[in-house]
Amino acid sequence: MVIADRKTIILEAAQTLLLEVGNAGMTMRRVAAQAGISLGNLQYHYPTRDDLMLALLLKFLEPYEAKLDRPLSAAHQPLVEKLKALFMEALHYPEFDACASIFKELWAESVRSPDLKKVLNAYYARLAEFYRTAFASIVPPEIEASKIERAVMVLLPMLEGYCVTKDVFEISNERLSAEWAKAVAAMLEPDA
Amino acid sequence: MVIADRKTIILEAAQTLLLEVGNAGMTMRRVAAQAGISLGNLQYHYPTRDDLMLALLLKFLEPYEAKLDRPLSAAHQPLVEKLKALFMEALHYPEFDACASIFKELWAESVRSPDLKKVLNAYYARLAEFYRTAFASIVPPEIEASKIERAVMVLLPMLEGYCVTKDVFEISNERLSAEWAKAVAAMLEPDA
DNA sequence: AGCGAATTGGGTCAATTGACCCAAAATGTC
DNA sequence: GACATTTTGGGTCAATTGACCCAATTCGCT
Repeated sequence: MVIADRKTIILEAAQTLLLEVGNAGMTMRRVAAQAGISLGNLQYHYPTRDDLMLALLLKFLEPYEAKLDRPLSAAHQPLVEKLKALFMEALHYPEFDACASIFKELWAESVRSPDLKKVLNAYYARLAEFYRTAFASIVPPEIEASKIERAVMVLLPMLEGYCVTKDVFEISNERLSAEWAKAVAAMLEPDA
Repeated sequence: MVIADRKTIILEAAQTLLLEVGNAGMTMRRVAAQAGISLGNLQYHYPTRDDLMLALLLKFLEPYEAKLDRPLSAAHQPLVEKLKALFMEALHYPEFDACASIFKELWAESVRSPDLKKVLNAYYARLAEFYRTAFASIVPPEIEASKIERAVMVLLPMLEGYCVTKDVFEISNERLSAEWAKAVAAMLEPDA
C-alpha cells in the first residue's frame, strides 16, 4: 500500500501551497510539482481539484480531531488552573500561525463549497461537545448545565476567532490563557 | 465629481462578486461587467487588481467603523440588559451572513497581503478600544480596569469567530445575546 | 515470471487571465 | 468655445488554467 504514502505526500504538498500562495494559487500543476510527481499521477489520485480540496480538509482536521478523544488530565488543581492549562494547550499548537492561515483559506473556500462546509461544521460540533464534557468534568458538581452550555457558547467562537484578532493583543500565550481562564471561571461560579 | 460615484459602483460590483464567486473568481473583467463599464475604464480607476482589493476592504469596513463613533445609549437598565442590547445590535447587522462570507474572503486574502492585514488590524484595534470604552461607561465604578480588559480579550475574538461556528448553535439571536450578556456580566462582577 | 496498480511524460483543448496600449468619443467645467 | 477628465471599445500579449487522453514504464506483489 504505497498509495497512502503518496496521497499523504500530495496532501502535504497541497497544504504547503495553500499556505504559501493561497487557494487561487494552489493549482493542480503546482501541487504536482510541489509533490514531486507528474500532473497525470496527481490526477490519478485526485481526479479533480475539488476532490483534492475535500481530502485536504479532512486530512488537515485529523490532528485536531484526534485531540478531542483524549480526556483531560485529572490532576488536583483549582478550576482556574485547569482552565488555564486547557487554553495553553490550544494556544501552543505547533505552527499556530501557519495553521491559522490555512483555516482562513478553508473558511473562505467553504463559503461556496457545501462539502467543505459540512465537514467543518461536523468538526465544530465535535469540538463543542468536547468542551461541554471537559467543563462538566472540571467544574464543581453543583454547577448547572446551563452555565456550562453558556461557557461553550462563548468559548467556541472565541477560540476560532482568536487567530483573526490576535495581533491586537500584545500579550504572551501564558498571560492570555490566564485571563481567559479567569473569565471562564467567573462564568462557571455558583450564583452569589 | 462623478468619480466618487463611479468608484462606488465599481466597489459594490466587486463586493458582489467577492461574495458570489469568491476571491479567485473576482476577476477584473467580471468586475467591469458587473459594474456595467468597460475593462479599460475599470483599469483607469483601479490600475491593478491589488488596488481594487485594498479599496474594497476600506469601503467594506466603513459602515463598521462608523458604528464605533456613536456612544452607547445611556438608558437606565441593569448591566445585563445593556450588554444584551449591545450584542443584539452586533448580531442584527443587516445581511449578517453575506458580510460574514466577505469577511472570510478578506481574512484569507490578508494572509498574503500586508496592506490588507494592516487595515484589518487597525480596524480591530479600534473595535477593541470601542468595547473598552463601552464597558467602562456601562459598568459600576468600583470595577477594576483589568476586568474590563479581560472581557475585551474574550469578546473581540468571540464576536469575530461567531460567524465561523455559528451553525453549531441552533439558537436565536435573542437568546444568544442573552447568554453572552450573562457570561460577560459574570466576568465584570465585583469579586465575591 | 506474471499481473495489476502506480506512475511517467508527453500532449491537446478551449478558456481565461492581468496587464497593457491606443484612438476616439463623451462628459463635464471654466 | 476650449480644455482636461472620463469613458469607451477595440485590440494584443504571453501565460496559465483544469480537465482530459494515452502509450509506455516502473513498481510491488504473489
